[in-house]
Amino acid sequence: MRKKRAQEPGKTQAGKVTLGMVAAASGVSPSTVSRILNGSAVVSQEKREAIDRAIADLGFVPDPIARGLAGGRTLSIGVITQAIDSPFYGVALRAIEEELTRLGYSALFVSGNWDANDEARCVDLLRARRVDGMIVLNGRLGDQALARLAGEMPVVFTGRQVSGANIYAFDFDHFEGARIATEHLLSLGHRRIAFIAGDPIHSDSIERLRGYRAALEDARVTYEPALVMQGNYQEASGLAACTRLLDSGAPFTAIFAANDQMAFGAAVALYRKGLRVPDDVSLVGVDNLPAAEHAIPPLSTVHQGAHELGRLAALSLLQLLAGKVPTDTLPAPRLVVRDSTRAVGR
Amino acid sequence: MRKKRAQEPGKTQAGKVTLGMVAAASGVSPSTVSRILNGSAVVSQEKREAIDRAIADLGFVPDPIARGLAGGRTLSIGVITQAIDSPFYGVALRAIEEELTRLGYSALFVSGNWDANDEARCVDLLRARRVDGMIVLNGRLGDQALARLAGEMPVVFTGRQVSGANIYAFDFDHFEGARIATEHLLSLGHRRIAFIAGDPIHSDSIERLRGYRAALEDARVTYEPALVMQGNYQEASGLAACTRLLDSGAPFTAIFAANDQMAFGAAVALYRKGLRVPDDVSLVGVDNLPAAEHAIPPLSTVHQGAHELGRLAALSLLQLLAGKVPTDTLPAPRLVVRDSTRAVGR
DNA sequence: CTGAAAGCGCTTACAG
DNA sequence: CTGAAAGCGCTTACAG
Repeated sequence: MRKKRAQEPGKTQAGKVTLGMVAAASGVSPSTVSRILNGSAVVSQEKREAIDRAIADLGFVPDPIARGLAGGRTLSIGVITQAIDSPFYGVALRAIEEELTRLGYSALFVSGNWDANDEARCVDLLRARRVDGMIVLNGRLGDQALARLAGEMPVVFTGRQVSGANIYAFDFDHFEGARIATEHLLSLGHRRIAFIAGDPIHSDSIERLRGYRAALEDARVTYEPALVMQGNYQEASGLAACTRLLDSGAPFTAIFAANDQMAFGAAVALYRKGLRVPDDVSLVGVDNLPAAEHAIPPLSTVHQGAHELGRLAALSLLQLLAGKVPTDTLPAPRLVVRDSTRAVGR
Repeated sequence: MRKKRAQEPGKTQAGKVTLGMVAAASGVSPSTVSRILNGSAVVSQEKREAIDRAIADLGFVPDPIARGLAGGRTLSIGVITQAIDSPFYGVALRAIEEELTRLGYSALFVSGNWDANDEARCVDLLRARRVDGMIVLNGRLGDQALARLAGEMPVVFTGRQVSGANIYAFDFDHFEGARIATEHLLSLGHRRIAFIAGDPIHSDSIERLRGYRAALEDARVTYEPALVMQGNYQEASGLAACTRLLDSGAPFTAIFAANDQMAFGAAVALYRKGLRVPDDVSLVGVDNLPAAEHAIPPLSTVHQGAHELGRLAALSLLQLLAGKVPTDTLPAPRLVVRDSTRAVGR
């Protein structure tokens, strides 16, 4: 058991089966073995079989590090998420990992922490690791930096609409999601519907506010700024926003929170004031987090398929890598009615 | 903008600043530059300065891939988690990433899915990627496989007590955590305390059951098997277990769920039957997930520092890598009283 | 279809 | 203290 990992130059790791050994065992050159591995040339049936046998016999596994250095590919994909422990993105990361692993790639996850500088550092780190491509989830990268990056490798971007060669971007229809959530409340007879908004630095926050207003307008309900409170997508901000709302004295019968996390926070504020959901106020969120189903009461919300998001991101990047142009998009948001919403005054 | 990543052998990537260029610019050999980078030899002040300047001027960043191939180190650490989207481990992964990044390492996260085969595949994948060490969070790896792995590289293991050269393992005190949770309920006057257990395949489940029984015994309360329901640490299992409990007709005034996720599920079962927490039944969990604070009602629970866990895992692995013997352990579990528990019959 | 050769960007014994 | 050289395990133009 040697702790030292140092090795003399040229000394092969003990027990390591190399491509050269496969070549020797099957009586061909390393080049030929390499070509079989990569499918980069037609090889005679006979040699192919000999090589396959040797690979199986020796238990050869190609070394991704060496492949990376020699071939310029590492079979690894950089994934920049804002926080690896986000309840929403966690599900997406899971899906990305599943798809990538299934297709022989590895994912390198790094957290951008909703900070442009951190994100730039993530890009540098990933670049140094020679990832074959990057997936940026809801990043803050500027258009310039993004274009530069796409000049080096394919990039998939979520949460923003950008286009260009080597780039694929897609997003949920945040406007529509917010619209149907609000419409749901309106259809239950609510007229005084408060809105807890997300951080306006994100375009999705703006879209959701627009969706809320559009639904109101469609129902000829006057938009009331006093019913809109600012949050930042975190639970605590939902709690604070709802508390401010309550303290303001403005009457309302329902709350639409721009995401489930803020809805959970709002529920706590209501609970603290002795108000019950949905008896006293109806509450609806967006995201359909795994936790929404097991909240008290189970939360009505708009399903945004995080799993779909991750899957689509991984698949489109692989298409880009293969020189194809992805075209798939995310499914439309859909309302999930649970127990937190009820007809007004019932 | 070239999509093709192919490169002739020997053709350097455009714009890539290499160690050789730094050497040329500072008038020394590549070996010397390498030694400075790695601190592997004393170099004269004069050359050191020239090299530092050249590195800064050219913006040289060492290539981890090449370093890995040549030096046998990749500065990357494999992290096997059971599910990257776990609310509990998510926090730990975050901490691992933070510490590792801070110290110049990268984390490669893979999910074992609570499955021994998947986990073995994760190990192979990570080995092929030549990680310098591995962190296995609550793995199912057998003792043999673990010892073999530790023969190749340092390993940090959580959720199990194992020891050996190149291995560091630590765990929470699950027994004590369960004991203080139960004691809390007992101190509030509860005597008929139901227990929703975790999957007995995990040693922590067994420890928690033991802790529950020990507290009961200390208080001279008879252990009642009819009040113990089996779960699997997921929300849905807590819901199902609590429903079975309710349907069984066995009287109880409090529930201790072996983790917060099952406590959330149990709360839903109670809610569905029209029972209120804590008015009708008190509820306590274990973990202190971020969501516990924003549950309705905010959940009393036992804090298990997931962040601490991740931090300690990363730091101990780095110590192992440096040839040191880690000795730090996790802080003791501590009770966090919120709104879901109340004195019986009050 | 296939091999010999050069090269990826580093590291490290070896020999001053 | 420092350099020249060999080597890590592959890939890919080049030349049959």
